[in-house]
Amino acid sequence: MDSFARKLPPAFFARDTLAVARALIGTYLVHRYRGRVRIGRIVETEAYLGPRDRAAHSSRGRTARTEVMFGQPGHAYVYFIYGMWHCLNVVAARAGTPHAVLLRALEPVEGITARSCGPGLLCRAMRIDRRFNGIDLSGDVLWLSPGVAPARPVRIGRSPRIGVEYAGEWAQRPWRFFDRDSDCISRPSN
DNA sequence: GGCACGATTGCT
DNA sequence: GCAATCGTGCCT
Repeated sequence: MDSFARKLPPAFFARDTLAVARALIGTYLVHRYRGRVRIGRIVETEAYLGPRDRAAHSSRGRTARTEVMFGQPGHAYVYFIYGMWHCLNVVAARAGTPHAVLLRALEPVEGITARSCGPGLLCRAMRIDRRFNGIDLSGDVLWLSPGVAPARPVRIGRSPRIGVEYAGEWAQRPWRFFDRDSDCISRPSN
């Protein structure tokens, strides 16, 4: 646990969103709640670059739901989908630019007892729901950590994003990033 | 107030 | 291939 107490600094998120999505691969998501600690290693992400990117929720403008994406980088955007799943995003870039990075898969490290590969399963395994929407991800409940130095360099793969065919030309952008050596990514295409 | 649909998942 | 299940955005 001590290895995961360090947090990614605000500057990590306040830069180009594709760089953030790529750099998040190999970092750790930590949730501490009532003495319980759940930790997962991030192995799959997707960048959403609204409002221009038609696959991004923020492409429809500033609404109650998308409000946090227009705010501070490093905060959580959590939404509810298909009547049963939550998805966790990290707000990136700068305030006023509604970009976010969807966390799609985690390798279990500590305290995770359910499958965590896939954005919905990730939230269920980490016990994340809309109560976390808008929180600062460098706080003391849910945070991102650089963890320990990797034994070997992370090999990054890229592909188009999953499930956004409706977004036309934007669906083809290779804005999905994953750890090529992980067997825990949510779908093949690597 | 009504309605179509979704950054998913698991079962057929 | 498709059902489950409901918040959101958009229309009336």
